[in-house]
Amino acid sequence: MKSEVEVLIYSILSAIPKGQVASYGQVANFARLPKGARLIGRILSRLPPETTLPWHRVLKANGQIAFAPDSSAYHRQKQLLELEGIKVSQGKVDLRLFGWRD
DNA sequence: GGGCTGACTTTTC
DNA sequence: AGAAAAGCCAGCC
Repeated sequence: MKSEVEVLIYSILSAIPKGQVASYGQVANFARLPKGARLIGRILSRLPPETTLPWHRVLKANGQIAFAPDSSAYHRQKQLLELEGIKVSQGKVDLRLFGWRD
């Protein structure tokens, strides 16, 4: 049994349009948890490896990937992003891609 | 049931 | 402009 918040996060993630990205804060805000940015990360860290959710479209507020640039998770996410046409340079994406609004 | 944790954010120096 | 510190909140032990 998943908690309501967890399910909420899931639905929000799946609602992020392809080719765009959202920050943890944006997702948290969307989930009615304005101060719950870290919580999002916490939930995502618990995601099963076989998830189909676009977790890779979630970045930090400054456009950076949340992982260390030398970690395998970082490279994985970067690749997924570029597959969607999202350019990643210097570990960051174009801030204009944060156009996701509700 | 209490304390720790973290895929963050914002404010301050 | 770059670094440090303090909030924040549900989940996990």
